[in-house]
Amino acid sequence: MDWLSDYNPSVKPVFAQTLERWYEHHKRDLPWRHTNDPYRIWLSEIILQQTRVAQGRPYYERFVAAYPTVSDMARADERELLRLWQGLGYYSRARNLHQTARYVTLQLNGKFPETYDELLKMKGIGSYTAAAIASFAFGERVPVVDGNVYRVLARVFGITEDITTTKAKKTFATLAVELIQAADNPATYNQAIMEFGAIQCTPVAPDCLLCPLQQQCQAYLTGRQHLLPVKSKKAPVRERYFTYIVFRQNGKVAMQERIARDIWQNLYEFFLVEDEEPAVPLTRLAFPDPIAALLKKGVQTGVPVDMMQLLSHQRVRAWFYEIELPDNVDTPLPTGLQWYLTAEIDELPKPVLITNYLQRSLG
DNA sequence: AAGGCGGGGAG
DNA sequence: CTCCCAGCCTT
Repeated sequence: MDWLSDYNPSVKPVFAQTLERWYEHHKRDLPWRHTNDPYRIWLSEIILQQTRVAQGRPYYERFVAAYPTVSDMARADERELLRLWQGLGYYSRARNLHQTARYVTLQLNGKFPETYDELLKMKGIGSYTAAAIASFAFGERVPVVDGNVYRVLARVFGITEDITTTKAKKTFATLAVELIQAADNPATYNQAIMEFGAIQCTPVAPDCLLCPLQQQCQAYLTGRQHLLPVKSKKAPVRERYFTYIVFRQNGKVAMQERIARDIWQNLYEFFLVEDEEPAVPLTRLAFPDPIAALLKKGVQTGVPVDMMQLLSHQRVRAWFYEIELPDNVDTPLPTGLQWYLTAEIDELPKPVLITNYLQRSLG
């Protein structure tokens, strides 16, 4: 192991109980803390993957209202589920949610897996989520290791390994298994260490002055809180340039589903041409024949709308051209593209970029 | 082992 | 601006 310095091994036996005690006094009142239903715990954990509590909470409330049980979710239409998920990002979570709900309902008689190993086999459930459900719903003594845990352990124990490496993940996982053994209650301890990371041992400006582990924390004792955990640089942001053609006729709009393994898979958008260069004029873009024909029959209304959407690893710049087709002209659409009424568009799952455009364009 | 996948809030 | 959030899947 790569330690910042020799840590005080006496912290290990008191670590878990110190956090459990801290938790009893500082825990937030969150809706998923009032249930032992593995379905609801699972739902909350999927929603909270890479997502802050404040952002995920309203989604959790809406999902529980729409699908009170796993069989309700299994019966749902996937498009409807994606529409509920709209705006939360990482949409594969929603697709996996539906797939696992169906599996549990149809193959497991509606009974959720009850152990870490069995939970791990479900689509969308990895080591973190399996540990969370196994401990919260079934009391299994398995540690959660999420972003909060990496931060808290790196600081308290002065671990300087790069947390993006496999070797470091193993280091933290091993330490986490050791620490949870001393917990009074594995579920409380897991909640406690994450809550502690979220509101006390925060990424920026941790509240070290009021920290119960202050005198045991290697990072604090050496003034290195802001340097831990060590996390190597991410890939640079990719620039992408989209030109959307918004065909309109008789109050309907032509939209299509994104099929490719790419951002926004299974969400809906307008006809799209992507280019390597920004702001390519319509006249210089290559269109398939059916689209070229439509462009010839229609008239451009207004000026192109220019919008930007920031993702974690991409910056999408999009130009929207509105083409109005005459009411009486027959307009066969190419495969995939379909006409939708405004009310129908509202029901479609869409990227925030598209929702923002519709908001601005239709009001 | 590395890359891809959203969107938003905080500093 | 930068960071990162109750991570997981695919290659």
